[in-house]
Amino acid sequence: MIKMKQATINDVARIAGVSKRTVSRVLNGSLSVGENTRTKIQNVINDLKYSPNTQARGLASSRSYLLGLIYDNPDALYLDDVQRGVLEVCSNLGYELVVHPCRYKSETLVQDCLRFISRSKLDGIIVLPPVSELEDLAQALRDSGRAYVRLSSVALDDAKHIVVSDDRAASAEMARYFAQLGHEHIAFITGPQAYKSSIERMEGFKLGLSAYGIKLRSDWIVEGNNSYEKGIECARQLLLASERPTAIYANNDQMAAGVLKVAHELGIQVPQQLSVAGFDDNMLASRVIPSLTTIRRPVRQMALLATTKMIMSIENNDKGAENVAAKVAPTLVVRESTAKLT
Amino acid sequence: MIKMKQATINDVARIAGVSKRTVSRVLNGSLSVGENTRTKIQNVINDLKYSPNTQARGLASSRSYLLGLIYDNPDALYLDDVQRGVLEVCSNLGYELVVHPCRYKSETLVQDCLRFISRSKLDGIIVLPPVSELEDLAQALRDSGRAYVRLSSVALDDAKHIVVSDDRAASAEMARYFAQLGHEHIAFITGPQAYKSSIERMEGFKLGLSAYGIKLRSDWIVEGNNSYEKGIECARQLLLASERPTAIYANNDQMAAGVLKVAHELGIQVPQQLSVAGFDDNMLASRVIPSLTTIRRPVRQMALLATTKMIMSIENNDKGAENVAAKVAPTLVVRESTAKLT
DNA sequence: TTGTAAGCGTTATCAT
DNA sequence: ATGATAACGCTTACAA
Repeated sequence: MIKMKQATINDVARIAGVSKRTVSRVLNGSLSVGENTRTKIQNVINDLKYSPNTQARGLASSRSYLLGLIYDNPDALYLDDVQRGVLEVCSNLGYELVVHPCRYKSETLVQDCLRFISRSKLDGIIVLPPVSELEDLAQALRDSGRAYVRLSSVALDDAKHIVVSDDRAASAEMARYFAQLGHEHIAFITGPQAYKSSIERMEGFKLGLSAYGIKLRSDWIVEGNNSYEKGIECARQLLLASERPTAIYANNDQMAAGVLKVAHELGIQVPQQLSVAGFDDNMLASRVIPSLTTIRRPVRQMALLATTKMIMSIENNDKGAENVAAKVAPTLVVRESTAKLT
Repeated sequence: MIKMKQATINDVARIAGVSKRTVSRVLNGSLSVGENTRTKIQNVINDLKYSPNTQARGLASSRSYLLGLIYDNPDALYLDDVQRGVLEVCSNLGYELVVHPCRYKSETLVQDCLRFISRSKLDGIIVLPPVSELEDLAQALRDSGRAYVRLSSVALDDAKHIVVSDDRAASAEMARYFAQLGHEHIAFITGPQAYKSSIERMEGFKLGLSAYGIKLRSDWIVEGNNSYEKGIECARQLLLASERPTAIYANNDQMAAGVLKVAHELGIQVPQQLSVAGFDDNMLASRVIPSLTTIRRPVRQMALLATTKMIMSIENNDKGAENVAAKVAPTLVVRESTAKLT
């Protein structure tokens, strides 16, 4: 195997008998190139299998063709969905994706992210919740002058900088569903109160129930943290009390799985004696026994929208980005863990 | 907010009153710089918050400080573990991670990957199974002249290019465990036969059993594909037959979860009437009811080793990489889904 | 130990 | 419509 040096723009120019400036024009789709010259150059490019050097290009144009993904997400399934979604859009357009896990609670989060961004000279940054909810990060992003898009459950930013999933409406739908099953004694296990998504899901649920004249008892609202273990803890608290709810809605599938575990321990039949529902539609949701009724988040779609939006910002100098849809609707998925009250 | 231009090496040189060549020496840790000059320069660097432009650096030295991760892994949990492991090592050393999902079965896989690599000018590439098992990709990687490390269950390559997990030994341990529980009627649901990991796990299991004089009946070896759905299908086949095994070992946790589902459908008690075990120690394994006995893969550790190995290859011109450990041992995790035969 | 000067492969400026 | 030529910010021979 002979190691060939990659062809450069100079090779193309020389062989095509033009200047490199003209080749550069073709590369960047300039209109002011003659039809003949263009095809001639294009042929040479194909023959040589020439492909521009991104580093040189970046150095000259102060662009990197690199997008960054910042997150601190315990849910790996969500992350994988996002990554595939982003790459589906960006890799065809010549961008690559650099990932950057971080710690939501870290003192140095903003600093870390800025270092990451400036070191890699990222053209744009996508931020996943809950990191996306941090206003000081968002401000730093704005100050950096780079394109960015946040995924969230709340419209925290201009349409060009955000894609939101309407968790509130989805939770309200779950409430309606519970009410229609005849449940009135309903408990809710919240997510961390610092996360917007937790608030949205709770408020939506309350709202939905109130349409049916049902009010969540305050002692049946317990604060979880989206982890399986905490779900178990909260479920114990709810199911060992003197009076038991007939239905429990958990802020995510992990905690709902915890509820199932406790119900099983205590010999409480799901869904006959207790209905349980979660949020996310994790892999977990369909695997557990009984399978979980839950809310499916259109994660992939959010990633596609965010990426499209961002690339528009980058390439059209912020024009058009606000026209890409900024809102998606999660949907109810009914499985085995919920049933009519008998 | 005033937009400041980033300081360059020229700024540092000018202010420190030296040539840029000397600053460059300090940046790259050259030994031949006077102590005074060094501290003087270092101070200016700190004052200016100067950080070298990776693109310019790369253009001049034909390095990118970018590592690539190539995979086609249905298990998102595994992926997240790997990513965090890789980044833990590389981000301190100034490298970033670019991810590249791909399709194992794609005709154009090698071509896709090469395009990815040369476009991003990656300094090194980590390849996850099962993509890592493709010899034509490995050959292309070698030809590319770039550093690469493969993760696998088999020593497919030189020590400097691979980190293997000894799935065979782990499966043998599971076999021993089954035998010690008194099981003799044991079934095995394999992974895709095209994957090395499937073969290793099966051979190890057979080997372990044979030490106890137990042989796997051929009709109790059924071929799965590592998916939950296929696990269900295989479990049906095994559990609806006239004669039933007392224990089932599945090639991964997803399929083991499928077995649990079917057992539940058929009213077969696990572990009283049937022992079930998986492989991976997924999140799933601890969430299902009963929780799964399984094999835990030291994924994070593999990622750390692979990254260390690769950066050694890159920075020391292949010296030392072979001295980083190339093998890790998965371990048995006993939970609720297995029990003594009664 | 330090400095000079020539690249690295693009894009951008300004002519023509 | 096309082309010289100068950036871009760094590394690396080669000198001194």
